[in-house]
Amino acid sequence: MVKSEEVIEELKKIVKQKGLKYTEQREIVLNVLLHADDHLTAEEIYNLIKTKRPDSNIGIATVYRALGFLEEVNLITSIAFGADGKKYESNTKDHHDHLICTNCGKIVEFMDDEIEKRQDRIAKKNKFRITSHSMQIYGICASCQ
Amino acid sequence: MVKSEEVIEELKKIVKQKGLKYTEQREIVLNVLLHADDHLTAEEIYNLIKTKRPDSNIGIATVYRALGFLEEVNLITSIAFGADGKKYESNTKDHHDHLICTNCGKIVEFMDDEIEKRQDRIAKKNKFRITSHSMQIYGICASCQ
DNA sequence: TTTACTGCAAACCCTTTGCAATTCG
DNA sequence: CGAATTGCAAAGGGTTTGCAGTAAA
Repeated sequence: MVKSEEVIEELKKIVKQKGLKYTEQREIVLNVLLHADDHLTAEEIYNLIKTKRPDSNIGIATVYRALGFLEEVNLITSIAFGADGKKYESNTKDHHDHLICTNCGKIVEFMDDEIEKRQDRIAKKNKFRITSHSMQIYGICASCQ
Repeated sequence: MVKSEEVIEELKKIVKQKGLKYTEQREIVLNVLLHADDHLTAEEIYNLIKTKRPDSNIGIATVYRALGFLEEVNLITSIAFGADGKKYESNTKDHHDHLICTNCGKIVEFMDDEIEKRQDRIAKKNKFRITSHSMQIYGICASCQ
């Protein structure tokens, strides 16, 4: 687990390196995800910002643009499932996959070394240069059964 | 691999059992997927029907409704990735996961027993009643490297 | 000063819905 | 006949874009 400040620093570095501008809005969006212990949609992030920072007059379009940018530079990742559209999380956590309750939407993270190894092997066998993977197990969680 | 006619028969059975009506449109949509060797979006299916069956005056809404129905009764499945929205395939093939080329969009199917077993175990450990899973490995295929 | 970035609103795409007409049972 | 299904067009939801104004370098 990486510290929030370090990630913010990294954002500053990336922005500078690309000759872009550092703005409060991008920082706020990243910060929300750094402190969320859940996967959030663009709209949820927007609403959170509206609530927690009523002074910052951010627009939903800016949230989308920031999310796109942050995902592009790999500071955050997204998964898409169901009808909720994309859900984002910060990319500072260790790699993991997702168990998703199709009833209440709850997401549990997990990680299995053997599965990871086998994925690499499968990609190699098919002559794919693997860049990432995404694995979701869908089911009904204990409290929804 | 199951024969197309058998699946069509199954559709007839399901429809009758549910007290619904058997329509040519649902059959056409299912048939397109049974003969596709690729994963298709709703719009691709719609366009295919328009081309191959110019006489059938089907509407895009009907395609969506048919796809929803067919997925509900488990004759087809869908995966969502990238910006293309849901892609459908018939459910008569044996279970498999997907290797996806992020450059050309090519999809390679694979299956690994050990991964399947481990998924079941992980779900059990987290007290999830597993209903399905979806696993995609993203990378660059041989011909795109 | 220059250029990227922003907020707003309109546009956009894909999907769903309301409805009158149609078809199946 | 009665109910499910259809095609059409309009509505919907989520996301993107054009633009004039704003703010970072």
